[in-house]
Amino acid sequence: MTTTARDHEERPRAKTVGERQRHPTEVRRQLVVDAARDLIADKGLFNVLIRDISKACGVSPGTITYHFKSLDEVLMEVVKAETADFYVPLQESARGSGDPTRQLLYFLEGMFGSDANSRRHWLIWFDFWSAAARDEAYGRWMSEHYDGWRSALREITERGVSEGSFVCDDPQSFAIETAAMVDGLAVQCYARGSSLPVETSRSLLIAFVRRELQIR
Amino acid sequence: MTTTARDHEERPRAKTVGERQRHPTEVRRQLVVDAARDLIADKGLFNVLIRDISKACGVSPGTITYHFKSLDEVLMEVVKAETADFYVPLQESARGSGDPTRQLLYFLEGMFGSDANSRRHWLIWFDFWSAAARDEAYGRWMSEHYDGWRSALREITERGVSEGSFVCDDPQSFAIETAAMVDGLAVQCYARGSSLPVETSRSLLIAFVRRELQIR
Amino acid sequence: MTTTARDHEERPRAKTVGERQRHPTEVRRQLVVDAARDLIADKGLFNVLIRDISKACGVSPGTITYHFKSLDEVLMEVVKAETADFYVPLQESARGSGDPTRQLLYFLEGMFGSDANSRRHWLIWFDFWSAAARDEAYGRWMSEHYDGWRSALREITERGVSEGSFVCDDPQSFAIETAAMVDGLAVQCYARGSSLPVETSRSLLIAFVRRELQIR
Amino acid sequence: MTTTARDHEERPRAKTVGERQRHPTEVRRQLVVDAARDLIADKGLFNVLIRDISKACGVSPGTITYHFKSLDEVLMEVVKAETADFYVPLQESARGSGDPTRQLLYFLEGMFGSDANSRRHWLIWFDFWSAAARDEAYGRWMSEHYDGWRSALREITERGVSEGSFVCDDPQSFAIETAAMVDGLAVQCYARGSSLPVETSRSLLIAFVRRELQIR
DNA sequence: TATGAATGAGAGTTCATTCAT
DNA sequence: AATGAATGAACTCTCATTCAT
Repeated sequence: MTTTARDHEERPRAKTVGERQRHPTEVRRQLVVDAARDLIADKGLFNVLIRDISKACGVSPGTITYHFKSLDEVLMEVVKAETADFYVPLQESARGSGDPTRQLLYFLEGMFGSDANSRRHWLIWFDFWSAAARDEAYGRWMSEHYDGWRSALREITERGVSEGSFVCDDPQSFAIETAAMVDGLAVQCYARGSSLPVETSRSLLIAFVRRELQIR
Repeated sequence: MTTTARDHEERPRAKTVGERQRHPTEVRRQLVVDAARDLIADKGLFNVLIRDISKACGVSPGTITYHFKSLDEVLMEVVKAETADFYVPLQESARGSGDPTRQLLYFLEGMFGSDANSRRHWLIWFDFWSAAARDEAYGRWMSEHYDGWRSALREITERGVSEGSFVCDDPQSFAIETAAMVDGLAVQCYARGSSLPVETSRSLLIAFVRRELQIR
Repeated sequence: MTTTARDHEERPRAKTVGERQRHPTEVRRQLVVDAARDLIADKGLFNVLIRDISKACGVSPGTITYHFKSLDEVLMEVVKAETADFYVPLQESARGSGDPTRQLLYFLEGMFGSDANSRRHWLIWFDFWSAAARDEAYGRWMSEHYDGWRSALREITERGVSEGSFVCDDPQSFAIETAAMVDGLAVQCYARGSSLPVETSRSLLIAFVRRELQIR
Repeated sequence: MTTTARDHEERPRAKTVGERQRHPTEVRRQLVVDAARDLIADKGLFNVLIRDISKACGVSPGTITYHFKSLDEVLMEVVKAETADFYVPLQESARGSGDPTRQLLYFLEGMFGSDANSRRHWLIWFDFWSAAARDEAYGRWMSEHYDGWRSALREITERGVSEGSFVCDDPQSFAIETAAMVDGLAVQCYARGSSLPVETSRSLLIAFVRRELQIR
């Protein structure tokens, strides 16, 4: 009799009563995006509700729309954050001066982790492909991302060739193929109930790169 | 040609007005699935409404739910139909007796068409990955599909090796990598606003296979 | 893939194929009403679907509406049939010449059976009260029924008094009270999960009547 | 007084236009239940729509489902409120110390009012019997209610006996019979188009109780 | 007489968004 | 900055009824 529809599912996470935290917009936005990231990996980019996010943050729904124009804006921010976290390290390596073999292989291996982080990344990524196929904004962002990602692969390859670590006639094609191999292997090993172990994908990817670049 | 405002409304496909077409369930289901296929490619697997489908078929919404348990059932049938249409040809070639080189390359080239059909296939496929990542039913279906698809690639490869057309130490790994290459290249070239032409993807795929199998 | 929404729940009862029985309207109506009776007891007067009834009869939904103006007509017929079956015996006894004590007590005991029939009767009856409270047609029918039922009780009482079996100053009031006692006890013992046994209700009713009519 | 066609439309209860009334959940729930009570008496427990209720409250449909899990929850709350309002007074009298004769007769007379309140009560009650016959939740609630109601009758009777106001061998049976007489008489006098006046029912009930308890 | 595909109004419910507090 | 009650359009799904066969 004293239950209401509103607390139907889960009660708001217990918290010291009255601890109505206030934060400047940039801080609050960051907290929201972080909370939303796990939710999206869990439920899918377009199955996340404002209420889910607000609950996960321990704030009210109004707080989300106070700091973001709309739910879509939150979602897009999550995709951008996810992209940056994952690919920026390679971009930096590409322009850096470390050992290209070590840097390239280390980066690629890192994409096929068995941890929750890697899994989260790929689940968000699958949604991203789906969104980018039809939505103008996601499409544009994805296009830019892939251009940057292929450039980074091409640049590190060219550096490896010029330093004598790699053998490669066509670094641009190698970049496209490697990006494809990464994504394609992820599809096969991160799917729900996949019969392909993540470790196998990782090994195949590394073997492919070594073969193509003739790394001894 | 005079148009009125009402002409701008979508309406059922032309047909003698009031002619209430009757079909046995299996026929009607097929018509619905066919209509839904184009819609899904256009709007996304989970952005299609029952009303969209019913309009595209020229029937009432009730007709859809009369023949299908739910919208989800329609969607799943579309994915199954799309899978069958695309991959069955290869399964058959794999067990057939034709020239494996010709069959394999012909099949793979066919996956990267510039036509609406190929584009439709891949757009549905991107949604499928996303759905399979979280939904039990889609996940199971996808898992089965990939097992079959890798088997077909492995079998045709083994046949090519035994007939002396291909050179390959590890047909199973080749199958996994090729499936990955196909999917990964599709991601890059079929995205909205992609800077990678479909033709380039096709060439890279064929070059990859020729290189790996040492086809002259 | 070959299942349709339509056979979602249960397949039509197996029957020799092509045994498309044809019946004159009166026969078919009777078959439909009989089948609907059990369903109504089970699911409630206003929770029965045409499809439920048609399935229970082994005919198609169209057959129901071919023989009845509407679902409501079927429902009303069931209530009428149920009434007749239960109360006509008393009406006949009332006007007959048998022993009034035996006839009255026998009849009243019969209303509190532990069998499915009695239970079915009362469940339909509870719905009937609910329907009669607001619906014109049910209200009229119920009013007529109760007039008849009270008359029968009064008449058999008067006959018993004149024959010296009963003592009663006001047979009309006794009739009203007895009808009330019957209905009220049924409410308490036929409810789902009732803590009052049917047998207790029956005994209390009989004791009440014996007391009131000073039956030895 | 000039009326326009639009005036015939039902609309939210008069209130400063646009004044979006805000209430804490418990207050709003109470307002909703109160409004639903009259509607249910009018249209029947299972013929009330969310939209009806929201209109009667002057709120939007979403407000109902914001504060209640479902329509069913509203309905159940109405039944509970109706029960409490009607029977709690007797429960209190039973445990109290007033004159049992006066308290019992006063309470029983109160159940057979000619006012809208009594009528509303019984109409809801008829629906309740029907619902309780098949629905688990209603059945359980009804069972508890009748246990309490019989206990109250038995207790007040026992108190009357011990104080010398009543004569009764078997207060438990008297309680069952009285509850039955109340319900059964209500069926006959509150039905639509009944030929039994409410006053007659009331007199018969009081006469029955006086007779049974030998109240002088 | 019987069928069952087709209809379409209308139901409960969901949920991003608004905005008074 | 934060709240959370209120909104209302839009969704899927139900189902009595119709009617061509």
